[in-house]
Parts: sequence; C-alpha cells; structure tokens
Amino acid sequence: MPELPEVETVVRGLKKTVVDKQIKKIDVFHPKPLVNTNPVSFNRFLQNEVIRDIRRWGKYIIFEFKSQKHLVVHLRMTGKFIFLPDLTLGKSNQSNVRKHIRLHMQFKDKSYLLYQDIRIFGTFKTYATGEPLSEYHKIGPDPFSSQFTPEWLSEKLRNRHLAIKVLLLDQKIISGLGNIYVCEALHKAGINPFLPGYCLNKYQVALLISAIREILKQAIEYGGTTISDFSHIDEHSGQFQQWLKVYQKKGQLCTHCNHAIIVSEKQAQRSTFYCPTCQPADKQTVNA
DNA sequence: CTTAACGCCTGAAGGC
DNA sequence: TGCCTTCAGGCGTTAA
Repeated sequence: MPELPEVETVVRGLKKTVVDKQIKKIDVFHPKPLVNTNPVSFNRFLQNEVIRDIRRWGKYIIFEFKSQKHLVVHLRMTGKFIFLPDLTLGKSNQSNVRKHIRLHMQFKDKSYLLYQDIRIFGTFKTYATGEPLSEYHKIGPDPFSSQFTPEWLSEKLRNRHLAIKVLLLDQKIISGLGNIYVCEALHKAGINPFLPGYCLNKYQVALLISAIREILKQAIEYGGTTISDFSHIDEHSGQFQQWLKVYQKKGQLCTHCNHAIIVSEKQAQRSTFYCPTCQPADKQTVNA
C-alpha cells in the first residue's frame, strides 16, 4: 500500500531508469486504470513521446514528456511499476509468469516498464500539452513543504470534531500519509489517535509535524515499507517495516515504554494501532 | 459546511 | 478438503 515514502521510492527508481526514454508503444491489457481515455487512444497519445521528468505530488506520480503532455498515475492499493531492461526477463520462467500486468510501455531501446495492479484501483490520467493538472489543487501541502507549518495545520484542525487519526488521512489537510505512517507518527508524537482535531494544542501540533517529518524521512531512507504488495521498480523490498513501532503490532509489547501492549481499534472502517500508555487519552502526557 | 457509509477489486487468512 | 466471511485501505461518490 504505497504512501509517500513508497511513492517517493518508486519515483526515484523511475528517474534513474526511464527518463529520456522514448515510448515505442503501449500495450493495455485492462482498460480500467485509464480513467479519461481508452487503450487505443492512450497508445496513440503517448506513442513516440520522450519522458523528460518524473516527480511526486503527494501520492501521485507525474510523468512529464518533452511535448509537455503529462501522465498522472496513482498506485492506490496494489499498483506497482516494474522496470525490465529486456522483456524476456519477465517471462523467462514459464511457471512463474507475471500476473496482473494491466499495461506495459515498450521503449525504443527495447526496455519495458510494466504496470502491475492486483486490485485495479490504480489510475492513469492523461493531460494534453498546456492543460493544467487538476491534482495540483486537489490535495493539501506536502509534509516537507514550507507551507506545512503549525499555523497551517492548526487552522485546518480548528472546529474539526473528527479524530486526529482520521483527519491526518485526509489528503486535503496533508498529502502523502496513509494508515501506516499516520499510526506511526501519532505514536512518535505521543498523541492519542481518538483525540478530536480541535482539541490538539499548539505544542501537540508542532510535535506532530516534527514526528510526521521524521518518520517519513527515515522511511524514505530505508526505501519504504513492504508489508504485502509494495516493492521497488526492480522488485526489491522496502526495509522500513523493521522500524515500525505500532502498525500491525497488535498484542506485542510497546518497545517505547516496555510496559503496555499495542492495541488495535477501528476508526472510519480502518485499523488504528496505538500504545495506550505512550498515547493516553489523557492528553497531558506526551513522549519526549 | 462536516460527517458517515459504501463501492471499487483480488487474494490471503481464519472459522467451521 | 472446501466453502463462506472478513480483512487489507485509498479515494471518489453519495447521502444525511
């Protein structure tokens, strides 16, 4: 389940491998990811285009072409890019044929970029030259941007009665966080996930911002978190899962306080993992 | 305006 | 063995 660190890892991998490559053709095996086009038009739209740059915007991956056309991809739950220098690598073993490849780009130099997506939630959206990308104003600031200040976050949490856990998953408030890193950041900040947004004081908001940035920075350094589906474009796993303190640690001893057992509760139909001692409902106590 | 629920999909895991 | 239910969770849509 790619969140900001996983998407950043994918983008860095793509930058190293497919920038400057020219598309020979695109084969589409499932039309669903193409939200504003169809397989034939999609291929026609990008055929012979040269990739100029690839960047991340929240959890979106933006392909910029030399023609100033754009392709914006969201991996959602199970989307994955796989770069192959040679397609024969992808099916060299007959008993291990890749499943769920929804489309692939073939480049002029015979290399391939495969898009694999088990659940087909991922999206590809094309933008013609000069057309503004709607994603730019659809989501809030990146956690690392200078716009993401305590003042900004406080303003966004003002009058919000939803739990802070749920609010941090809202991409309009802050872009890039998903269930894993929200749980981890709240644990690092020592904030109870059920605390309503408007109840956080200035100190807690500042602490939360620091915690979010530290967690994400470290996760990027370790190449993201591989729980089930995520991998780098060379199919290597991320390594941050070994640093997780609460996510999917239900029943385990909290390694921060060495006292309480990590618990799991549902919030807005999603699992929240937290330590009742380090993140008490009594908001007075916070971790150092 | 905010909040809550559901649909989209497939595969893994657990209960009986 | 095998069928059924639940869970995984990002995000758009719809309804209240």
